[in-house]
Amino acid sequence: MATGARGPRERMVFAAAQLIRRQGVTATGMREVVAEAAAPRGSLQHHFPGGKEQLVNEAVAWAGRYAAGRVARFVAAMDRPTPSGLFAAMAGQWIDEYQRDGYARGCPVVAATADRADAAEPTRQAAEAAFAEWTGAVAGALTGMGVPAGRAGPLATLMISALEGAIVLARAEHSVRALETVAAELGPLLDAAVG
Amino acid sequence: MATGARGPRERMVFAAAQLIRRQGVTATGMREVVAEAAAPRGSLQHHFPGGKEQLVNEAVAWAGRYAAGRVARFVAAMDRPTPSGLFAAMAGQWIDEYQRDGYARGCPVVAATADRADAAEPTRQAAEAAFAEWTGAVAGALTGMGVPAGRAGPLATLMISALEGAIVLARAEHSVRALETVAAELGPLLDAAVG
DNA sequence: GCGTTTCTATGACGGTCGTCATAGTAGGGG
DNA sequence: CCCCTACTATGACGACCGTCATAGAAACGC
Repeated sequence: MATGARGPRERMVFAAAQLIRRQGVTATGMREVVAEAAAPRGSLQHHFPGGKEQLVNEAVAWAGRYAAGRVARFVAAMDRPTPSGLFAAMAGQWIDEYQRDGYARGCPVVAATADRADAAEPTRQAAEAAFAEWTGAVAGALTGMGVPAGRAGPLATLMISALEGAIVLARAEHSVRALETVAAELGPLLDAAVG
Repeated sequence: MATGARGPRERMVFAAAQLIRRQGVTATGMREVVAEAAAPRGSLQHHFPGGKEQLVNEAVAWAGRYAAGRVARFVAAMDRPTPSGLFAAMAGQWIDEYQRDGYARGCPVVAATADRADAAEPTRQAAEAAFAEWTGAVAGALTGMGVPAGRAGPLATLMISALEGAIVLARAEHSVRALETVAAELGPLLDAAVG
C-alpha cells in the first residue's frame, strides 16, 4: 500500500490502518500507532480529540479512498479494459503482496467490521462508507467497459465479496490459491456481462 | 447457531465462539466467556490449561465442524439438490439470522483470522483447518450433485469466499443486500457446472 | 517585541486483561 | 474410613490499555 503521508497526523492514520490490517482494531494500541508512525505521542490528543475511535474511523475512511483510487488506476493502466482484467488486477495486487511480504496483512475495513461493527456504530458507518466508495468505483469502471447500468452494481458487489473472502482464506491458508481461484472462476462470468 | 453443549466445558467453547463472532478474539475476555457460559471461572485453568489460545482454537474448530455439518444437513433437506440451491441455503441461513437477530454477529473463523492469524500461528492453523473442513463438505456435496471432480474444489472455494465477503458487507451495511446479490449472481454459474 | 494559536512532552489515573497460587469441595474406588 | 482424582473458588500479580492533566516548545500575525 502507498507509503505517502507527510505530516505526523497523516502518518498516524496510515500507521493505524497498517496495524489494523494485521491485528485488528482492539489489539492495536495508541502507543503502538504512535511508535509505528514515528510520531510524537503528545500530539495524539491534539490531532484526534475524538480518541481512538476517531483515529480508527479515519483509517477506515482512508482505506476506502485508497481502494477506490486504486481501481481507477488499474483501469487506466489497461489498454483494453475488461471486467475480468480489472478483477485479476485487484486479486493480483494481493497475490503480489502476499508472495512478497508474507501473509501478515488483510483488509483494514474487514478487520474493523469484524471487531468493532457491533460495538462502535460510527466505525460501522465508516466501514459501510468505505465499502460504498470502493463498490462505486468498481461499478463505475464496469459501466465504462460496456456493462449495462443495472448489472454493474450487483457485479461489483460480487467482485468485492469474493475478493474479501478470498483474502481471508489466503491469510488462513498461507496460500494465494483462493485468490487465484476466484479470479479464474469469476472472469468469464464478468466478461459475459459486457455488451 | 446450535445451542447444544451440556457440560461447562462445551458451554465455554460455545460461548467463546459466540463472543468472537461479534467482537473478535482480542476484545473477548476470559471472564466474559465464563459469564456468558454461566460456567465456573475457577475451572477455566482446569479445562483449558493452554489458556486463552486453547479456548480460541477450540472455538474455531467447533465452528468449522458446525459449518461442515450444516452443509450436509442442507443437502439432505433438499429433495432435488442443486449447487445454486445449496448456496442459496448457505446464504439464506445468514439472511435469516440477520433479519431475525440483527447484524451483531459474523463468522468466528473470519474474526479469528483477522485479528490472530499473524500473532498466533496455532490459531491460524485452526482457522485453516476449519476452512478446509467446510470447503471439503461443500466440494463433496457438489460432486454428489454431478459436478465433475476437478471443478468441485474451486467452486467450493468460490462459494465460501463470496459468502464470507458478503457476510462482512452485510454487517457493515446492516443489510442483507450483498448476501442476496451473491446468491443470485453465482447461482447460474454454479448450476452450469453440473453434468 | 509580544501574544496567541498550534503542537508536543510527560507522568499519572483508573480500569481491564490473562495468568497464576492457593485452597477448598465433590465423588467414587479401595 | 481414606485417598486420590476431578473440579471449583478466590484473590492477587504484573502488564497494558485509553484517557487526561499539566506544562512546555515552536510558529506566526502584528
